[in-house]
Amino acid sequence: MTTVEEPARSGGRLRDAARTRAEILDVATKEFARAGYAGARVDEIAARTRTTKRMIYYYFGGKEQLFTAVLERAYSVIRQAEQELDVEHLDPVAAIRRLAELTFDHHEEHPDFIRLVSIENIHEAEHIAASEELARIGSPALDVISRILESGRKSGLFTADVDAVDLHAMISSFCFFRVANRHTFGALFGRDLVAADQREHYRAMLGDMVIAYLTADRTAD
Amino acid sequence: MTTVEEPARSGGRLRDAARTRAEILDVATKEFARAGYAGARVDEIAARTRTTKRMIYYYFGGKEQLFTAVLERAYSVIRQAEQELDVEHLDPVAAIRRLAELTFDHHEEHPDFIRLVSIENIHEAEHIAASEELARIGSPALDVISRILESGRKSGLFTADVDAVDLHAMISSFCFFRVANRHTFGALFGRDLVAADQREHYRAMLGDMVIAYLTADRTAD
DNA sequence: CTACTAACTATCCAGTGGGTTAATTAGCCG
DNA sequence: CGGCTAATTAACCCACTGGATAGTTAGTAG
Repeated sequence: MTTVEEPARSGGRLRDAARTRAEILDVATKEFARAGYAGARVDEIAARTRTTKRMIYYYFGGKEQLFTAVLERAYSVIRQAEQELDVEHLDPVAAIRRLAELTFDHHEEHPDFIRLVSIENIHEAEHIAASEELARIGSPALDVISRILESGRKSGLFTADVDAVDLHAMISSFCFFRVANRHTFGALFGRDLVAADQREHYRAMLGDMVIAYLTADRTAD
Repeated sequence: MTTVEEPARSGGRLRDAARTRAEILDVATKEFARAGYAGARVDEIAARTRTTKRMIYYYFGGKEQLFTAVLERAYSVIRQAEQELDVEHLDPVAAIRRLAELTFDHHEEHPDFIRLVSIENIHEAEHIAASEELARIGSPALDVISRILESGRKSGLFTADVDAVDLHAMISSFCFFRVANRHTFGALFGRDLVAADQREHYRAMLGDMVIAYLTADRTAD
């Protein structure tokens, strides 16, 4: 996320389209994540920017397209992180655990992204569907998972019959729920799923779960 | 106005406070689940009801309290379902699998409830926190899980060191994600997590995952 | 039957919110 | 330096929205 925090136009040009655009996106990301799509206010986004509301319409066209642009940028960040995955030099068990941990870390570090995804699901992914950019790209992580799974299955370590997409769903669900539902879960069960001192506990739990699933002894069935 | 416009208020009296209240809650549940808290319109809720907008303020006080009432009723439904859990006559492994499957089924059958929970998390569970009713009650399922875990650990079948709350989180995360994130997941990865012909696949996957985690051979660590 | 109250209807209102019109200026190119 | 355009600003618009006011009627207790 290319955060713009220039101290009030000092140094740079007064009129910088790229900077203005980026600043609007930064503020809009926070505002949409905070209040939801309908709850976010274009006026409020403009007010927190060094520009005016008219600029939002000038650059993005409207609230809907602004939200789509926010989503596109948010997804591009995780796509990029996934492209830097480097776990294939490890043995399959260690590689999967490492991958799960990286997913875990990424979710923890980007709560705004998780909120945006929740919001987009409330709207039935209509903005993703309308975005060529988002509809096109898949997930680099899937290729990595595929290769690890294949190698693990070949060596006889992995017994589970899953494909990369399903395993990705399994890993994501745990990471996503922990961050996305921490408020209702905390309020109802009195346990903070993202408490700092429980971080390692849940990180290990995720890895244990995925490895146990993949390597379970299925001859006993 | 003698011309009858309505099918004359099914059955009962014309003025029925309980029926009117319930009808408002029904419609409000759908509307909030559909559009989010800020996106839902009090006018729209009223219009879909046989009563008027004024009645919403008469019975609930305002939009915020209406949403809280919607949440309270939604949670009371799952609380009730959990109270009917009857799995403790099974052996621990079968009991946990059955419990996971019931959770799986409940999530699938109540997509509106899942949406409301997502929405409430966007608002950081402020309505739950403000509701005595919701803050008070826990989850009957937790007691059931506790007892199964204890019996499974005593008999040496379960090796994992988890408590009921964490196991509940693990099971819920899979079930919740599958329903809540089906739109973005489907749009990005081209896989419908709630496709009817994949239902048994994911149901089994959940059970396998939880059992594998609980019974994994931990001597090899 | 009467009177009283809970249940209900009709209508209005002030603030808000997404979007727009039109005028202004910085920066660059020749 | 003059002129052109992208970037920017200020002010306005009006449909909508949560909420409020005030008046009306069904049901019932006595």
